[in-house]
Amino acid sequence: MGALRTPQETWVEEGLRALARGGVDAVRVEALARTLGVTKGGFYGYFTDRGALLTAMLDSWERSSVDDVLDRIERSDGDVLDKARLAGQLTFSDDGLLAVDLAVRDWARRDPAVADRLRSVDNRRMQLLRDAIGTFCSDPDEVEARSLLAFCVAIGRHLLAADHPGRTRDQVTARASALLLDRSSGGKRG
Amino acid sequence: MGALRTPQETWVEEGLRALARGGVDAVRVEALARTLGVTKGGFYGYFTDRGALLTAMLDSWERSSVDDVLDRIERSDGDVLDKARLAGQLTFSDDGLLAVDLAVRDWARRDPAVADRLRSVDNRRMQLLRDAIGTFCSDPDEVEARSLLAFCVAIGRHLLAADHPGRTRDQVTARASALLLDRSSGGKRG
DNA sequence: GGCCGGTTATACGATGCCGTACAACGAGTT
DNA sequence: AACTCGTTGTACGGCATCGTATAACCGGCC
Repeated sequence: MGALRTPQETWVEEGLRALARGGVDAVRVEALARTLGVTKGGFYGYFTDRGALLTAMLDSWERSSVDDVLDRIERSDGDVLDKARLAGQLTFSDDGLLAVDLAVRDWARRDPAVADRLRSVDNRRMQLLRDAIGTFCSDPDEVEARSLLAFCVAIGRHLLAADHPGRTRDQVTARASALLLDRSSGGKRG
Repeated sequence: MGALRTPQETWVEEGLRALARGGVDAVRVEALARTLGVTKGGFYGYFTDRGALLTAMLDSWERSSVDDVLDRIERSDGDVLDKARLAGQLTFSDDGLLAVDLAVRDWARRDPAVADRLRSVDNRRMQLLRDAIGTFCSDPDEVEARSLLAFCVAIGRHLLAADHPGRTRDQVTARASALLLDRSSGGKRG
């Protein structure tokens, strides 16, 4: 039998790159083929159509941005707070993962199926935050509010276009994280 | 002289609706014409090309989402904090404005020109928050951090897909706002 | 009524994309 | 060396869009 020259994963990876760069609408079969240096000839051997590629891309994204991260978290040592911080770093520091995440988030606003998948992903991430913040804050409503805030900065810091005169965005974010995640910064103790 | 049947603003408005619904890539001349019940015949009398429409849309957006809002703020009474809250409501409660805002934000990630315009808009909004938070918090770094957090929830609450068991997103957001904007919730007093 | 000028419809060529059909290829097998 | 069968290239028809050119239209004016 003939060799498998450009396997399914290659299409998925390139698809995710295109998604990150230009949103869902930039994921075009023929365009991907061009950047891969092939024609779309083989594509329809793996995928019934463009939609099938998009689903495969979501599968791959969910695996690498949640499952893989959770695995690494579990094998790390440190308290729950450290784990939450590590999770944030792992999923929102990698430029590739971050860009895909933002693109998926935008995509989800227009596609209910994508919204569902994102919801399950976000729920798992949110639980990490609740566990972490719950260690030093006993009011469940405040835990929820702080978790929401933490999640919103994690994403929002990359969407906000405002400047911080005399400071870097990272500095401001660090201070914001401290307000939310440090035992010393308020919140009823548990 | 002949009457002006579908004026420039009509194209811009419909363009913004398309932007809100499907992102920049959904703003197509012929598609807009169809939903307007005309052909693209007249379009190229007002705009040199699709790009010109996009710029006109940004102009209109900047006016209605910042200038108009700031005007209404100035004419309102209440302290600086009330004004900031009102600004948030005005720009992020209207479904139309909100959807356009999110779409522009995504668009800005790929188009430097759009990013520049968004930056000037976000800077003006951010200053409202600084002024408000500065009334009860004297540490400039913390003012900046809280302002960032407030801005991030304002946007992020519409991007997060997570659930809040036993609560609504609005309830959690309200609690989060209280954490950030109430004098009583920490922060060095000014 | 008939002209005028701006607005709009229609028609066009070009481009890019989708999904299909089929032929060419080539690695492994016999 | 010939065969096989999955992988790939090529070609096709269809569709949507862009921007242009040109003709039809129509309200206002003489």
